[in-house]
Amino acid sequence: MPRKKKQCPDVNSGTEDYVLEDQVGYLLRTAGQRHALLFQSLAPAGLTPTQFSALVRLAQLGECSQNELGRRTSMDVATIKGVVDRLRKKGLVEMRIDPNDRRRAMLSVAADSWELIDQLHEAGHRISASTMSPLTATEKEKLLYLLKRIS
Amino acid sequence: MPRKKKQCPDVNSGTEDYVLEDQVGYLLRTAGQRHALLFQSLAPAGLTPTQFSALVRLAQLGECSQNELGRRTSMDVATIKGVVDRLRKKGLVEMRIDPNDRRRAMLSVAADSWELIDQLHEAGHRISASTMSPLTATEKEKLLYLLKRIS
DNA sequence: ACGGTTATGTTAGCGTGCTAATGAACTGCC
DNA sequence: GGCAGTTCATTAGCACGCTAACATAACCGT
Repeated sequence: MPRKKKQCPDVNSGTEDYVLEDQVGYLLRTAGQRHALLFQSLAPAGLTPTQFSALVRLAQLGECSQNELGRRTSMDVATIKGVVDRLRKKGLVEMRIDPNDRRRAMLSVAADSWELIDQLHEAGHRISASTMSPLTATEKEKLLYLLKRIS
Repeated sequence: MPRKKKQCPDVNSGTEDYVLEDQVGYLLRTAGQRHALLFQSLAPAGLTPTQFSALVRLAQLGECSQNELGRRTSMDVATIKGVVDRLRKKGLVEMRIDPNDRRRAMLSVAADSWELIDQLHEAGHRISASTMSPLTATEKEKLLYLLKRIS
């Protein structure tokens, strides 16, 4: 027999009726919204969070293919394409065809954009800090730890 | 004088170079991705997370305007419109004009869809459970608590 | 009663994020 | 050498999520 409809909200064992704002998915979304807002006001060059991630990762890797950059930033092939396109349009990323594999689009940070990378790192720290500003140092650690576990 | 470029990665005081996968924003995104995947495989009626939220909330409220439903589910006026449109197209939500305020579109769960709501609550619990399955009970509590604080 | 403010909903436009289908290029195995 | 399978990139289509601009309707103070 399937679960009964609630008769009296409190009697219902531990099943306590569904409260939307207590669900991980909902909270991940709302926390993400707040973070996006902070990001927008603190990120240099009008970079979006994903553009930021892609650029920082590319700077770290030096040079890599579009698909690999996607994998290293948890982005879909279709998503990373759009992100890279916009970064190229802004002149922050350059592309050349890999002579050893003519399918591959090798990407790199534009020569005159390395200066921006340092700013990104600093801005990134500020953004993370303000996103987690309601928390104590221990709580920040704990949050990152828990998020990694469910990622 | 601005911060120096790193010379030796370890000497650099506490500033420890920017590690993308240790940033809240990045982790919120990747955790959200994993959750979305689980959601997709466990949600009834092909509902997306936002459609799910809107429908559950509407069921809870009984009847309310589109804008209010948006506010109560942390969705933009533009976003909630699209979500409601799709729920209406699926026949799960009905709309009527408020006779007392001809701007307002009063929404309600379609009469024959109340059966679905119970399924949604159960599915919701399963989805939250599997998203947080890597965590212990205490950790789950803690994660929800911390996410609420930064939302 | 009127004129400014505020609230509701719509639209257009941009940027993620996914699936699925396609074509082109490489790799391996026989 | 050649075929099969894999990998890389692109495209189309759908669904959020935001801003900005707009039109309509209600409200409020004078």
